[in-house]
Amino acid sequence: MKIDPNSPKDLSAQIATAIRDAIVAGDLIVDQRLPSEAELADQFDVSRPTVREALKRLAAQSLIRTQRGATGGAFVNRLRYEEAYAQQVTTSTLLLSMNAVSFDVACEARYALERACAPLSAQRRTPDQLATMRAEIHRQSQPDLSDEAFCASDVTFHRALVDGAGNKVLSYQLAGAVEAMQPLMNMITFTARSREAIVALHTELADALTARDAAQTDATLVKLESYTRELAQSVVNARANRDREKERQSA
Amino acid sequence: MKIDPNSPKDLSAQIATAIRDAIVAGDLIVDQRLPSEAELADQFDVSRPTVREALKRLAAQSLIRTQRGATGGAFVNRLRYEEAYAQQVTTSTLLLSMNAVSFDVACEARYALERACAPLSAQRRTPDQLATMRAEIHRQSQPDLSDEAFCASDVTFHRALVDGAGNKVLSYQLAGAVEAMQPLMNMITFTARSREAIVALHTELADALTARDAAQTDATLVKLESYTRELAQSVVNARANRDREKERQSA
DNA sequence: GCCAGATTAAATGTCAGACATTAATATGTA
DNA sequence: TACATATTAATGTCTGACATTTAATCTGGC
Repeated sequence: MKIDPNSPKDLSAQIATAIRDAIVAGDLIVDQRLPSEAELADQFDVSRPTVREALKRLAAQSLIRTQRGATGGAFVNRLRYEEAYAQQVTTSTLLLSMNAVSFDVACEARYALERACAPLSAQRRTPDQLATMRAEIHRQSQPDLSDEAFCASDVTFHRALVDGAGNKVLSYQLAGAVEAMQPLMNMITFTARSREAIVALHTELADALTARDAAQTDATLVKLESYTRELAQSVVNARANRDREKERQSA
Repeated sequence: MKIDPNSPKDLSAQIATAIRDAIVAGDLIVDQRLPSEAELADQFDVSRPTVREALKRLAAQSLIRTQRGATGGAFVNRLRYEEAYAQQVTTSTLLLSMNAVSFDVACEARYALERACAPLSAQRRTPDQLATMRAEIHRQSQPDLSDEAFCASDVTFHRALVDGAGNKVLSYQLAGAVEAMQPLMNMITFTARSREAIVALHTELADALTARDAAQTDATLVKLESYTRELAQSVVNARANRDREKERQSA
């Protein structure tokens, strides 16, 4: 592993890339200990702070973990689903919020993905997952539930649906997408009168999955998508009307 | 933004989290300049190297970018699709390679996702995207193509299919999943005799998309999935036979 | 007055060395 | 043997300095 001191890039970035490549290529395997910071500094011919900056970069991506003490050091980290999932949610959330992604585009993507695992869910959903869905539907029916709690419950419900496919890779990909959309969804589900309809559609989904009816599950997801988009549209319209009203008053 | 010096966590991790939260919450907006390292060190009551480690963590996630010189500093970065995509590929690739994900599970997830955008692709694919697919099919037919180049072409082909859906969010999610599977796919497509069948199925896909035939596109994807899984199975069997043979010889 | 070049200032990038803290291990004693 | 203590090797943190980059500013000549 070599770095170029004359490159325009930071030394710490180069070192981080070199180590990351070694991990991806399998030259460094899970739980293997990296050389100590002092040794790495020697090897790359840089100072210890520079090495540390590189290691922090890798730690930020959960590629390594560090341990203090006599037998401590930096170890190649086994990337777990939860860590990867948390990172994906952060990244996706920021991606959506920073790029003026329209609600329609995000919504379409979300339901396309969710429909992708509907057939598998209809086949494989466990009683546990059905119970989770029923419990969340019940919670969503409580009139005194706060908007935030309703949205969180919505995420849990759809997460159970996705997990029903019994495919961890699918769950990982989908859960990130669904959760990343929550901030956008919040803007529209914060209209209390829509809850009743959503609960009805969720019940329809749970029923379809209980009956292992893939076609019905898919059809209900389509209904849920179009209802969500209608709601969003009405929120946009209401906002536009309000703005027009204000303008008239100020004129 | 405050940090706790007595927390078991690193100071740099705490500072990174505090700043990340501020970005996610929208307290720091895109292109806004953060205080200089010296000022941050003062604010958080830590030394400059500690602040730098925190900033490197954020830089590793593309949340900030730094610029040297008089008007330089750390700026909140607009997360672009390419950056988010690159990170997702790295994360997903490592997740698959480090968690003993079976080929079947990964394959199922991949094709479930790809089928999710097939109907949209059939509707919206552009002539450009069709041309890309035809060009890749042509490349894949060249007998002297290296295995690596064939796999890369395969990724480009499926990427075009996914992009055909005309939904950037969907492309972002899917492209990561498809590319992350490449190392696993490589193991099986490195059997030259399978190329002909794959090219035929790719042609069928391109034809179906040209005809805007969603059902046919889906059906062909199903065929491609089962063919891929058959191939994988045969590779596994061949390997088992070879191992048995070796064992018999050594016994 | 205006432009080109030199100067300056402010920021990040890097280095060296020191001390603090942690945790496993070795050691010594009841 | 069991427990308390010392050792040690690693990361975590601090201080202070210098190098480098870049934009803004100043200066001199036309």
